[in-house]
Amino acid sequence: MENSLSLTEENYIKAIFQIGTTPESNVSTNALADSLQTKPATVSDMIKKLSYKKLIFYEKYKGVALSASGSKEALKIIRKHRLWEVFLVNHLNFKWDQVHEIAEQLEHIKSSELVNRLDDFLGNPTIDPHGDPIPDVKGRVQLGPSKLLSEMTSHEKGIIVGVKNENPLLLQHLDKINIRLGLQIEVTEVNDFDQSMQVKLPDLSIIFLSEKITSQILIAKNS
Amino acid sequence: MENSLSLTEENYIKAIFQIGTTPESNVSTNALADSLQTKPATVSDMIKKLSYKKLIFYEKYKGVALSASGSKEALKIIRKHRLWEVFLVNHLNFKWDQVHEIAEQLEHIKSSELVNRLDDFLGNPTIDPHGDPIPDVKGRVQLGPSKLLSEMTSHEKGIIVGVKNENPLLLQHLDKINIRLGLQIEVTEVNDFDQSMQVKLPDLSIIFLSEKITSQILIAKNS
DNA sequence: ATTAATTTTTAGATTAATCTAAAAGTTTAA
DNA sequence: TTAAACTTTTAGATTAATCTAAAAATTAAT
Repeated sequence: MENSLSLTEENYIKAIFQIGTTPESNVSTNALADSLQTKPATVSDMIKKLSYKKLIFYEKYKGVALSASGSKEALKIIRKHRLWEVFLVNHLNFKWDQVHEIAEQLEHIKSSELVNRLDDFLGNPTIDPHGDPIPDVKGRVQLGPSKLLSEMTSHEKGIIVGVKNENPLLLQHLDKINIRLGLQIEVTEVNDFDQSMQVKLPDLSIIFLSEKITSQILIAKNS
Repeated sequence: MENSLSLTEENYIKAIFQIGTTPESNVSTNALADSLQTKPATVSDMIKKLSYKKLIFYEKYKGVALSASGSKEALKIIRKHRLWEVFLVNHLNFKWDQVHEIAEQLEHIKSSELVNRLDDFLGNPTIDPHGDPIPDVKGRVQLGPSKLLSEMTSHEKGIIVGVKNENPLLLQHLDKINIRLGLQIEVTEVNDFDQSMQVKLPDLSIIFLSEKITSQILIAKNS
């Protein structure tokens, strides 16, 4: 079992996991090159390597999908990423827009003992600071059903449970207008032309959100 | 200032720092190869690179010493290593013999913000779990004067302030015989042939220690 | 002060990850 | 259904870190 993946291999596995909507859906070479900020030729080579290692399924010109062992690895990395984010925010007082980059490094630290103790230390959290579910030791994720704020219509109410994107500019903006996880909101108006919205917060203030933003905010699907 | 060192460069800098007794003393190519588990030829190449980057002083066949900027980098890495060790032991309940390897990875995480917040979170500790001093933000270390247990003579008393070596086998052994930092001990007997010792612990029990071990234990130099 | 032993450096390859440019395959669209 | 557009792969280089083997320099020992 000479298992251990290189940093680069881990990043490819994670990118494939995150781009593929479903575990079966194939991820294209170009999409990977984009996501990893590298060139398609480079991706092509790495794909062969990961395929040889049986971490992905691959047919020439058909894109790739993670195998069972590939998914397992991806979930391990994501688990670490999100647990470290919780640590950074809850214990080191970082803001939710500051933790992604640091967690990108910490997620590659190899020691399952460390991850599991960290998990316990943090109180076995089930979501990270952006509302993303944290896989447990077995790689199981429990994600409550959710929909996008952009899919909601006038007068609908809902609770913000997550943000799809860790872009610091987005997160800082949400901070500024007082949007946080757990807030109960109500859509007061939807503009039919550009899908921008007016949304009422618990303090009764009304905020304006473009579709660019509402399409990044996750709302709990009615319980 | 395209500063950032590669993982390998960081490891070289740290090794040079740790092998060189004084900042000026030159470190040999072979000593580095030994310490880094690599070959002298490899070291020779890397030395040229670090020298070009002005992190070390180097004259062919004369060994190397850290420059000011090299020392600064080394202290940053050591600061991180030791702070993470404190975190692992104090907050994640690792034993002192389990943390070295994990800290070897964590010490390469790049974010001064992270290190400084971690430092605060830990309460700005001045020593790590093995008694080694933790450099502050400026790279300053305050190490109380110490001597080796092996340098002590019969009937001398002292307080254990550190262990020179992070070898898990040594640390586990010390655990087993109840030796910890902070203990007041008294040398009750020294064997002139092999320099082995009998030492009395605060609970009045007597333990036997070979010179291999006494030469790794640091005792506070009398205050 | 030469020779022998040791240390260090150079020379030439190798591997992982990357690139550019060009070739090959697939899709799309007239 | 064939040409244009796009995607993907191959070919050939490059860079960082490594190696072995051999040459060069230094140190130690007679």
